[in-house]
Amino acid sequence: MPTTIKDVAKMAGVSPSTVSRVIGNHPKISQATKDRVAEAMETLQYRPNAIARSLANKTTKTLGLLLPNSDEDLLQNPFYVQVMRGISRYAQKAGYYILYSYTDHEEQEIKMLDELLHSKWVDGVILTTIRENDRCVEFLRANQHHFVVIGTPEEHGDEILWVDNNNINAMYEVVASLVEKGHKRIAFIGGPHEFAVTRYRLRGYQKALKHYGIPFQPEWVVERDYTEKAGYEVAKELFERAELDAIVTTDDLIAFGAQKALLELGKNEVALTGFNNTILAEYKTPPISSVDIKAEALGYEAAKLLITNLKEKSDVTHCLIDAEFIERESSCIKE
Amino acid sequence: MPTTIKDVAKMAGVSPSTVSRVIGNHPKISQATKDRVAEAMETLQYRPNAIARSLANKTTKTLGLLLPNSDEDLLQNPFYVQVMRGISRYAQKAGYYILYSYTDHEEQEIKMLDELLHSKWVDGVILTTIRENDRCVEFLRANQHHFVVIGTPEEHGDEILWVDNNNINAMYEVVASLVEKGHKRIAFIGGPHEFAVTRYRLRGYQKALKHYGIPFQPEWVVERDYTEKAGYEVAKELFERAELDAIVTTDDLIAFGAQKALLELGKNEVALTGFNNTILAEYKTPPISSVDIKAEALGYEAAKLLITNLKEKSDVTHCLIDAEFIERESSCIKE
DNA sequence: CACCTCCGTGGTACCGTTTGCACTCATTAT
DNA sequence: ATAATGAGTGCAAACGGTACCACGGAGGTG
Repeated sequence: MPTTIKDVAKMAGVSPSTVSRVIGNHPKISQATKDRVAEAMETLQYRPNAIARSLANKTTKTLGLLLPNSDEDLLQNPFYVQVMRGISRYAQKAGYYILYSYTDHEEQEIKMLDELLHSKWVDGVILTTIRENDRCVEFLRANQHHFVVIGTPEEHGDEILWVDNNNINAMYEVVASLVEKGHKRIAFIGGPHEFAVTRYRLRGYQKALKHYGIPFQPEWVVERDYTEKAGYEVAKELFERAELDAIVTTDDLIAFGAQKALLELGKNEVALTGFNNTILAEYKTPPISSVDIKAEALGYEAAKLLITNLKEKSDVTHCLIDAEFIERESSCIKE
Repeated sequence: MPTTIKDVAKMAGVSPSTVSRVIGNHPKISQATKDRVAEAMETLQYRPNAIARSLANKTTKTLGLLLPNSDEDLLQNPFYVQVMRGISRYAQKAGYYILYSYTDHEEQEIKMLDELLHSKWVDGVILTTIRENDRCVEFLRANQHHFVVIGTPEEHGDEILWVDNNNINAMYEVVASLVEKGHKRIAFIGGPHEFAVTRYRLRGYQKALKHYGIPFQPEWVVERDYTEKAGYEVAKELFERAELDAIVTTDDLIAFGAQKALLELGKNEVALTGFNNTILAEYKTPPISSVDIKAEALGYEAAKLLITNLKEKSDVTHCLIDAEFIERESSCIKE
């Protein structure tokens, strides 16, 4: 029923092979036949069958995208939507399709990967989260599959493809901006230490202090949970121990808690910054400065990196994307 | 290199056809050979090649999903993410894959559909928005493709598959709740009339008034834009004309504007409700009552409806999903 | 005991494209 | 004029499955 390459061939008076060559614009085809075939394709409304093509060249021009199913991630700002948009943008440009799937846990994730890759549905996959000693990564490497990770895989460094937000630079910028405004006694509230982002952001904090010659005070650094409650409690604890100029945090949620604590303590001259630029940050009183992660760029670059490496082994294996520090009232001098 | 059906056949000492039959668990296969084949598949770690299978039976077990690229939609709550989750949940259960693509405008959308259906051979598509006289719908119908729409396609009524939020019921509930609390002079602020949601929500409003025997006042109904500004202006205009008990709106953004107007006018006894249950609604002062649309259920049911109809023509062609009215301070009696 | 049925299986022709190999026919070198 | 070259194209065999058709043999029937 659908028009095939044979129909086109018949109409143009050539063999199917020739039509195929025209499509793949093979060099050695005369302009005359090229035109005849093109015309036939046009009038027959021919569309190559991607499935048949995939079978023949063992490549699907399709990428798999694994998304985490956790509720926290879902509610949190439109991070994943933006990532997906970015991926879609590049993929479309490169003629690739994207197949997505939500998974609940590692086991299901591996099952999905196995299915996707071995049943030959996808040429490569994009992972949007990564744990320590991630079994998915192990699985993918063991089976020599192509993949890219959004996030920094600490164990495998240069051996696998990844793109990430430049957390060190971002937090550096935040702290630098505070110092430039005259703050010196700056505390750091982070999430759990096992999360890579916490560690990287801490490094950015330390780097900035060092650069400005401000001594690092270990007792001003507390790593707890990624929750509002933790932010509130830690902020209160910090002020029992010392007087501070400013507090930087590794997440808006933590900052929200800290803001509440500052309000209760009447410390409205203390500067405060969040991270991830949640919608709510802008609507707090005062609005909280935050770091806007370029999620769409992350997706775009991830797709680009993977697709590039699919075509030919490239020597660029990762990509750091700069975030933007959005300054709001919470980190500006109060009168 | 990869193990094929032939390898399995050889190992089990049967023909490829038999292996194929075992996979598709064809009825007329003896238990003995079934076991032998199963064992061979297990030891060879055999995974059927989905591409080859698709080529042979002209079905890909894959659905296409078209997402709008507009920024407004992106910023607005996690609606689409939830829809995607729901789709993924059902699709996984039914053994289907989902290809997604963002599109900017109708033209690109049609191009994508054409590609997806004619080239990539997806078995059906899910549309997440629908316009009046939607050309995509026309295209799909003209080419006899399977598809489902999220939203109500007014022109084609029963002829096409769709799922939608039950807007009439939802707004009915909102108004009913207000009336039960003693409100009688209830105004309605909506978005543009050409949006189906506006009209449906208006109908719910009217239905509730009628049910409670409250006369409908056309001058208390204003339809303008889906913006905060519009909400603000319309609310002010309404109060120049009449004293009101309550305002219902068709969107949180409108409600935010109206809330600002009420504050300025000092009308804090007037009840106010939003729609779509944006994250911000909860954080306004006072928190704004809103209608929580079950986006994940929409996605789930859309996938279900489409896949069901792919297998065999069913007579259920659409599905209305009830939303949940979340009451907050803004619509409760103020002391 | 010959015949029909039906179960379980193998043979084979596809599904729509790609691609290495071979062939034809001009063109150029000798 | 003849051989060598090479551009342009056709043939046929894959790619990995599926499914129709046919066939051998076991069991039942008259």
